[in-house]
Amino acid sequence: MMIDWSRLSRDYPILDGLPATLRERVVERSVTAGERLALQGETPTGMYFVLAGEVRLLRRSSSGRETVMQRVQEGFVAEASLDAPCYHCDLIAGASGKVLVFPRCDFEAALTESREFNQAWIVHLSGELRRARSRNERLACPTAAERIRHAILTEGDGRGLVVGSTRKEWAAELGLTHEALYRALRRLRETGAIHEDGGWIEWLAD
Amino acid sequence: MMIDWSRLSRDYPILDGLPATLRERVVERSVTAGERLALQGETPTGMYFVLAGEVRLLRRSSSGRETVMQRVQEGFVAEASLDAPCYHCDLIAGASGKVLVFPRCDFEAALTESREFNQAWIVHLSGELRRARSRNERLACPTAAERIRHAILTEGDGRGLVVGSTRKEWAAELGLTHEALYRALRRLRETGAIHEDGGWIEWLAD
DNA sequence: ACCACCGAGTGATCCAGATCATATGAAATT
DNA sequence: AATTTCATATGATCTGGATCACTCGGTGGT
Repeated sequence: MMIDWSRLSRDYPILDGLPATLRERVVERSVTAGERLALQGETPTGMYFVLAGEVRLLRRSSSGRETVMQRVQEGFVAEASLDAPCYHCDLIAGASGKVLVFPRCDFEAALTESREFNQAWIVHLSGELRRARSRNERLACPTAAERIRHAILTEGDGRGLVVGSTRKEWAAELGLTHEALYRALRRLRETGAIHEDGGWIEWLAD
Repeated sequence: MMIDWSRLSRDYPILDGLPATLRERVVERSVTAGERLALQGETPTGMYFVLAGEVRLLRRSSSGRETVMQRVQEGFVAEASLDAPCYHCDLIAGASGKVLVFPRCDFEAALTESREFNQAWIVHLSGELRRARSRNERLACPTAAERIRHAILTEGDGRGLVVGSTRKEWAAELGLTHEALYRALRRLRETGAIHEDGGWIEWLAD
């Protein structure tokens, strides 16, 4: 089955600059919910690009805690693994779908050979870094309401955002229990600070 | 005054691959504690490398909260600003010292011209991204003790770490009030979970 | 069609951390 | 030398979130 590069290039500028040599080496793969693409400690052999479904980058600490470090419905996952001798996290499919797998050595070769691709990758990494730092800021907020406000205002378009996951998963991402999230959302709704409509949440007051 | 490139290259591999053209354009600058190197919203004009003292990347939210996103005693600060139209954070000197300023356009040019430097920059960005994600994980820990444990085990060498800042600043970095940190540290000390010796903190029990 | 599972949502209780207050000693400023 | 400032440290109190417990409704599997 052929990969629709024209659509992908349109939606993902970074794939537009993909060298032809790398494009030839990529393989499409189906993943089923719960499937483990990679485990903590393994040597990365490829770079994954999620086309459909969901892939999560999650870390299991020795104390048993599980933290989702990244959750991707479309785009690259575990970008920083490229320069790591082994995965620091597990790569788990959260929902069935499709991924592109770029062989690691070909990906690295493409980065050294193509200026354009290289540039695009730096921009991509920088963006991810900003996003991760933004999430740090969010998690440093002491109250649930502040974390919710931060999420709405810094993700999304400034007015509101579409939460692309279940409330329960969103709660974990915000470093809250689901109960705390439900209650905080209700309080904010009742005081008129937010407006909820399905997955869409808008920040009104301040 | 001349810059001691041989020492810098030894200590910072990334500077080793620095193209000569960029090396010629860099300027050394003294900063005094509290000095603002850049403010949120400004267009980045240079990339900063801290030689001595401390520079902080901090974000002021509209609610008045201040969060330190990055704290650098030696190394690059605000790496992700290179690909941003404007700073998302302030750059403030936390302690007097010296910084190298690489003019933005020259830095960008060097990245496109030098493969070696480019590669090193990608490695650097990936490392920062992993560090930021690790901090995400830490801040998602619900208790002070768990955050402390995480910090000790993931920063530092695995047994312990040297906290390179005041307790108060460390508390903020851990998303805690300083009171909560002092109390948690005392509890851990009294139960024999950690051993403190000045700036050195070691994790003993589990 | 049935059952098991899971997310949504709420109540009750408890505890950890935020907040406020205050003391002390060291360092920086005058 | 005197004064201000700030980090360290601890106590008292309060509150927000964790935890436990439960209901309800949808959905996927058998």
